[in-house]
Amino acid sequence: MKNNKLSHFDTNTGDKREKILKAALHLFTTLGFHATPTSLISKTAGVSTGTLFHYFPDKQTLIDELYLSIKKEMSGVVGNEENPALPTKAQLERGFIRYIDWGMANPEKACFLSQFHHSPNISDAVQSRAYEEFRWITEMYSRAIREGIFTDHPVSYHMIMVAQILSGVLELLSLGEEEMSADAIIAAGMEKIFK
Amino acid sequence: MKNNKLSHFDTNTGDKREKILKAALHLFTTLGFHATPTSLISKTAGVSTGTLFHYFPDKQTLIDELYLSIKKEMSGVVGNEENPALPTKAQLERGFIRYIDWGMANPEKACFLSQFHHSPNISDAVQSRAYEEFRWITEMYSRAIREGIFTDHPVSYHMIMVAQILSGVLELLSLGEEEMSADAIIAAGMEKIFK
Amino acid sequence: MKNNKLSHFDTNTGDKREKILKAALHLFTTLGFHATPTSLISKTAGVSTGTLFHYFPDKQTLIDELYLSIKKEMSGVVGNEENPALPTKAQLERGFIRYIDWGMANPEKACFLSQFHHSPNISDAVQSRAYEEFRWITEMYSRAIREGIFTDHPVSYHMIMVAQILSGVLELLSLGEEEMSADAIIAAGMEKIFK
Amino acid sequence: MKNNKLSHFDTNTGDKREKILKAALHLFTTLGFHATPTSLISKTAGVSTGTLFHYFPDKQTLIDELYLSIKKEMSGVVGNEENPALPTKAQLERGFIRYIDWGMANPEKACFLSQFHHSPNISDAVQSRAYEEFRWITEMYSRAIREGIFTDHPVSYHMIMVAQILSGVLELLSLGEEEMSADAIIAAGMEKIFK
DNA sequence: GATGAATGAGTCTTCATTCAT
DNA sequence: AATGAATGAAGACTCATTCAT
Repeated sequence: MKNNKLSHFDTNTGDKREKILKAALHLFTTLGFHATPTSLISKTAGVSTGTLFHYFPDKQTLIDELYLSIKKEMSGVVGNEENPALPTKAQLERGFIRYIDWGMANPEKACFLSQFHHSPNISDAVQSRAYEEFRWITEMYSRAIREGIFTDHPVSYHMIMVAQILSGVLELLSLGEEEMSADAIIAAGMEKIFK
Repeated sequence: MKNNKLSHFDTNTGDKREKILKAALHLFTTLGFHATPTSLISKTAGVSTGTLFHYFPDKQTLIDELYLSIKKEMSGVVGNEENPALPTKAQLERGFIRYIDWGMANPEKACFLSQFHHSPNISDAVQSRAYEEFRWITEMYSRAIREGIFTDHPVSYHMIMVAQILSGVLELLSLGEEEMSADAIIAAGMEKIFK
Repeated sequence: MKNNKLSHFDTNTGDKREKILKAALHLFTTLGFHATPTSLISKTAGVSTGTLFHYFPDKQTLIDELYLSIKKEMSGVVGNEENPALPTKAQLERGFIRYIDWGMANPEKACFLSQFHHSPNISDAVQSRAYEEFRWITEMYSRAIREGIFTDHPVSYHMIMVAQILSGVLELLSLGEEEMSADAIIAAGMEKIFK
Repeated sequence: MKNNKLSHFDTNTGDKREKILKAALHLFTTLGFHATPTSLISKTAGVSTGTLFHYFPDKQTLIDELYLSIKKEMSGVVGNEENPALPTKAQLERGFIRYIDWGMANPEKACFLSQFHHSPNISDAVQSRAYEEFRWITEMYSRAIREGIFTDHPVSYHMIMVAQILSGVLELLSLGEEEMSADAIIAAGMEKIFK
């Protein structure tokens, strides 16, 4: 990495590896995994075909690493509660909002995650590693159920329903529905989640 | 056409075409569109490669026709209200139940629809034809909003949220969650939808 | 053949075999042999794929028979001198004119012959049978040379040159060259041949 | 590009591309365009199937580039008059001779040109680009007509007739006609051209 | 005779991956 | 590290031909 020295033209900031991941994110999201040739990824990234395979042993590893890195990023943003003293409901709400904000700020990443969630394109090993990244949510939801903030149903019920509703909120927000403000959409989503 | 004589059991009329569609449904759902070779489809269907292309000019048309036929089937089942005198809420509820029943009885079809809903693998023309098949829902939801059965939000909000929640219900049911009976899952889903 | 009875609509005059040959002539000329699927021939002819193979055992035989029949037709027209008492030169001239007239009246056939003359698409057996059809020309040219009507060169020289010049005449005529009347073109061609 | 170092014998620069063109020339001439599989071309050229498509995006482009390159080569040879002070007739004659010499030295190329001249196998765009390559001939022929070297007929008449006669000369020469020496054939051809 | 559904070998082309430079 | 020419297995699709009706 030569980023500490001033390069003549700062074209290689973040480096080829990052460029490849970025191009892959865009293309996988737009075209799908199998419909995206590695040659197109390298071309879009502005590197040679050889370079792609220098950083990633194969296409599968590329999407796996991309998936895992985005999941981690998302988990980090959502779970990053600065005020752990807050009551459970507020923590949940703030977490959901952070997720929505992140999703609006990173639409391709959000789209990528929902597209490749449960997809056979991600290897099983990575799927479960990604799942572990979210174990903390299980605990938080259990508490919410015990405290009566969530209805008295199994955790898995809430896991799925919350995910579905938040995903619907993101879809509505990105649709740019004119008859409903972003705040109204988010508020309505929150209401659907609790109760 | 060989239909002029009464065959004892009309098992093999349009046989191969159906077999191809069935095999394609299974494979597209399991592996994805691009990851499914046409050769595997014809092999699974027990026909030759040529036969597949005799019935469908190309792979794209195959998935398009598959998508449209399933959408139509689903729309037919869901919208088939025998008692139009029923109040709006009951009609909606019964429609949702019919959808869930259909989804449980045809898990691959349900899975296929959710996977290829908004997918670039379905041609735009077919997507919009499929959309038209569901225009009657728009009208029904408008009435529900006017009658106060749905919250006072735009139709598109309810379209998306209902779809997300029903999809969550189906996911839960197919998960075989032991701590929650099918009836309980459905009841909880209905509650989330109305208010 | 049911042509003797009045058919309700005289659509089947000349019969399917003829229709197939006609369609094949047009398509082979326009697209070439290998670029013309038999399915397109039968479709153009308005018959089923099976029917084509009922009349011609395979595609090769189809083009072979087409080639031979056209060669024979052309030979028949060109060699059909009603007045054998005419001097050699007049006979030659009248033969060339008959060839040109036939070529103008049957442009596709003329085009077909020049395209598949020496082409590997015609089987060797048929090529030589077609060649025999024109042995009479060899004799006529020999006489012309002896009589000093043709320059004193081998027969093969005149065979090739006459063919080339007549082919050029046909090309010019079909081009519809405005600066030169059909008669002038033919006259110029004749002059090039003799002398 | 690996040309920076001096290789001892520069035999393999652009090697594969040339080998592919050479194999294609031979096979297209012998078998025809559609009857020549790309797999056979690459096999004959001693490269992999992928390599062919690395240099030529598709089969059509391959034949187009082949056609254009041969036309250009031929035009370059024929039009390369070192002594522009020569009278028109001598220039023409020398050009024709250069064409015949080139045709005898490159029989496959000559055969290829005559086979694919006016063939639907060459794309229209390339046909017209090739045509432009010969515009200088039009001017030369106009001068020959004005000077009375050619008969007083339109340029297109001479274009076609000269081409036909030269093509006949080439055919005779390659036939190896025993009764007529090469010089005699050429002399007779020249006489036919200049009235 | 006539039909057209069915076949599968063969064709063009793509693309993940390697490797010499 | 970086390049991109080279590879060949695999995929979508075509088409001459057959055969049961």
